[in-house]
Amino acid sequence: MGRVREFDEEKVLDAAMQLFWEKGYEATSLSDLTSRMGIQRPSIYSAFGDKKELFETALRKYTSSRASETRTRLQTHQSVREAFRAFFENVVDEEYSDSPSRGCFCINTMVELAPHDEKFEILTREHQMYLAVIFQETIERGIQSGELASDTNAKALSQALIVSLIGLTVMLKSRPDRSFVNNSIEVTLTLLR
Amino acid sequence: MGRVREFDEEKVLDAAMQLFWEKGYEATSLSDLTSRMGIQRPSIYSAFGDKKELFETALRKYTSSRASETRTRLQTHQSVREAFRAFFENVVDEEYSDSPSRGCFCINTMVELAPHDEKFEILTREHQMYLAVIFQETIERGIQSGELASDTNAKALSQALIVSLIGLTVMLKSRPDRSFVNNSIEVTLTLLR
DNA sequence: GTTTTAACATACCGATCGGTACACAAAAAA
DNA sequence: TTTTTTGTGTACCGATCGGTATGTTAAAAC
Repeated sequence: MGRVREFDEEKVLDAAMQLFWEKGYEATSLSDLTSRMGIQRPSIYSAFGDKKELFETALRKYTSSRASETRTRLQTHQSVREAFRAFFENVVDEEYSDSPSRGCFCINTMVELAPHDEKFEILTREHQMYLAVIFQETIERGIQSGELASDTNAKALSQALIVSLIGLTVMLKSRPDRSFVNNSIEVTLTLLR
Repeated sequence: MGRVREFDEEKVLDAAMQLFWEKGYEATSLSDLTSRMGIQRPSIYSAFGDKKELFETALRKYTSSRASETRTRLQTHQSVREAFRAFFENVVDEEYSDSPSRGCFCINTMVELAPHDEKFEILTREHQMYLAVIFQETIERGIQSGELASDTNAKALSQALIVSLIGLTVMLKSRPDRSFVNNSIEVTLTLLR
């Protein structure tokens, strides 16, 4: 053993995640990273590899925490309809209070990197698929409880809701009127019958 | 008057549009632009200003042609339901045949630039609002003809469809199964009742 | 034909990019 | 205490970035 690390690997990774989330891959420079992470370049490279590897590690950290947060949020409501309403409205509130609006790190990456890098095409697709499964389980719970019609196609419905969630998240980046956003959520939630 | 331009301004602007559409703002370099547009740097600067101005001009060209194309597509079907189905399915087909999938230039810009540049926040928002109006007019046509229920909230519904369209376009960048995409479209179109 | 005007191509600018060589500092191993 | 190992900070690498100065060429104006 030699000298011990002076920085907390989780903390500096989190700082990198915040930065990539906010600015994307290309627009984030190594200088941005060193100042935000509070460590020097060689420390980044020895701990996380090059810029792309660091980005991937940060994104994986994001998706895994985002997935478990999503599961938790949807479980904290008895009513499935209320659960989805609260979930969507929370997305809106966060986006309006964030300035600049960061949106979803995974969605940002789908747009910026997925079309040109198969690794991120797969990573982002699998995250969305995973979220769809969480949605589906929630819908199935609603069917079980009798809140939703028994002939509901849980899988197809969950996929449509994921698509709407993505669209909502992206749309919010242009800061549309609240009424636009509220209308779309209201209409979309009528799918839960 | 001095020497006349040797290049077609519309053609080279179109080339720039294709490139920005495919790679985004940051990832497109001036060298990429000169080689794709077939003209030298000073010609770009004299004809279109700096990189950001050229990008904005290219995006405006895109949104205006995209809007009129959308209106045309929705008008070519008697049935409003069929019009929207064909419209959504066309988006899917184009995305799957494009490699890499370019998605929508305006949506790409919403994600990359809108959060950090008010000019593009406004420009992209207004394009989406304009598309929403086109959707709304189409829905109102369906109400008039009796195809859609008379108590349909055309505005709210059009906004929800825009959100789904954005979500679909973004989701396609991760190349999900056709079944995922078909399911979401099928469910979303049940909103047209 | 001469002058004037503007587009052309080349070659270059300083700044910044991602990435690393190297010397020094610190802590474990001997 | 000495040796070995590994992290840290500095200073630098070549490449590329967006943008421009400059000299040349071509066409309109006279």
